[in-house]
Amino acid sequence: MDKLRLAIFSGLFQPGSRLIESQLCTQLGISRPSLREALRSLEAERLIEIVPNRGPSIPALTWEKATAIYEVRELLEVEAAGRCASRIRPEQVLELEKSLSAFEEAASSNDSLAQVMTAADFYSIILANCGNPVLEEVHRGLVARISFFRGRSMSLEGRAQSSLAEMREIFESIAAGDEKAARKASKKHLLKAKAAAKLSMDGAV
Amino acid sequence: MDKLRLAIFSGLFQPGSRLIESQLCTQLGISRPSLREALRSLEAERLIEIVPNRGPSIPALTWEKATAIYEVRELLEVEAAGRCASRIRPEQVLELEKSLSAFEEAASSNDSLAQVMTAADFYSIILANCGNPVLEEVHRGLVARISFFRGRSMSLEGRAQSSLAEMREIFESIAAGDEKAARKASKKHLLKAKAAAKLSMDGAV
DNA sequence: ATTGCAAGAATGTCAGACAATCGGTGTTGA
DNA sequence: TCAACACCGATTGTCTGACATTCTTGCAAT
Repeated sequence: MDKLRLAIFSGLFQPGSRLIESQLCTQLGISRPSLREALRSLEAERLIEIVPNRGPSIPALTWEKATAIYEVRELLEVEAAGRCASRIRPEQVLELEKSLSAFEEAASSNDSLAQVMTAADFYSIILANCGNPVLEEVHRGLVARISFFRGRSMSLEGRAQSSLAEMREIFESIAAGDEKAARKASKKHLLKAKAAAKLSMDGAV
Repeated sequence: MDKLRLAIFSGLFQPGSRLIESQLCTQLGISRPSLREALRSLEAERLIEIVPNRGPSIPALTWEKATAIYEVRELLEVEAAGRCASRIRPEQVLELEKSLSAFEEAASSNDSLAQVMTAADFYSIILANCGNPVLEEVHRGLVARISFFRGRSMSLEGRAQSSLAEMREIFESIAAGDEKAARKASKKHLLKAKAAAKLSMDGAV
């Protein structure tokens, strides 16, 4: 399942393309029952679609659907940032700071994969410290579904740098324990991230 | 899968109890591979837990975890009520009204199952008309995970009646297109529902 | 009473098979 | 020539049966 998930994240499969069970079996070196279990899990996570008698396929993510995901993500992430700010502790500030400098380093490079990874790390620290594991869990599921966009929008000219500035603002607010500012900064960041995703999508069509 | 889901919803399995694959197979009249696919789906929905080499079991829902779910649910449901209010159309008002009177009828009976069902119907209309399918989908997943409580809290003395009053308030706000009032009413309703769930849980231990 | 071990139970995984269904292809008829 | 239809390959849905691995439980020995 992890191999499949990774393959989907890295964009190995074309959106809309069908996944042939027998092919995947030989590629992964596992049997069909095992594969189908994994596919059912991924289906429940909405990473793939399974239509009866047609089998699994990578769902084509329309911008409309992506917008819906971004909206819910905003709801959750803003809440998490706010909660995190109001319950932050020194060691977590350090952790966030460390993660932020990791992203800073990545942002100055051209390795968009490293950028996405380190940025995701930054968010996950916030989500992990918001005090609500369900919030974290649902958020992770949503982000996974739009992972398709993340690499591409991060590749946009200057996106990594402005992302860094926005994330620093979030960090400052949280470190200061300012819940309201954290919410605001988080909201702003998401708005820009969404706009960047839209740009990257329009540019690619 | 649907049969299993229904069985879980109706509380057929004791929380914490293990589900033996071979038993379920004979009970459901299906083979192990098919059953395991279904179990993987339910695991991804967090309706069951599968620990390696120990197999599937019904997760014991602590109040702490339930609180986390209720908090996220509030976030989503309040948002949905607000959105629904600001984009409501006459035919949906009718639909809501019809659903509300169905609940009214159930509330005056002693059939707590019918109460839960009709109430769920009312919410799902709101969620379906909030304009964001992802919001609806995530919400449904969360509600499923606390279905355990819903029947019991609805059985509390007078809970159905006060629930009816709160739902009517939500309905009025939405029908009036008053987004702010809808959010407020929805929040209030959830707060009370949560308190009732807590009561029913404490009373049962 | 505690520890170690062995038998049983349950899971994880596989191979192989077969029916049901879908999609495309070739044929037939208007 | 084009459309409707029948056919066939490909693929999925499902089953049976099997076997290794791991966990649990009961028993025996210290």
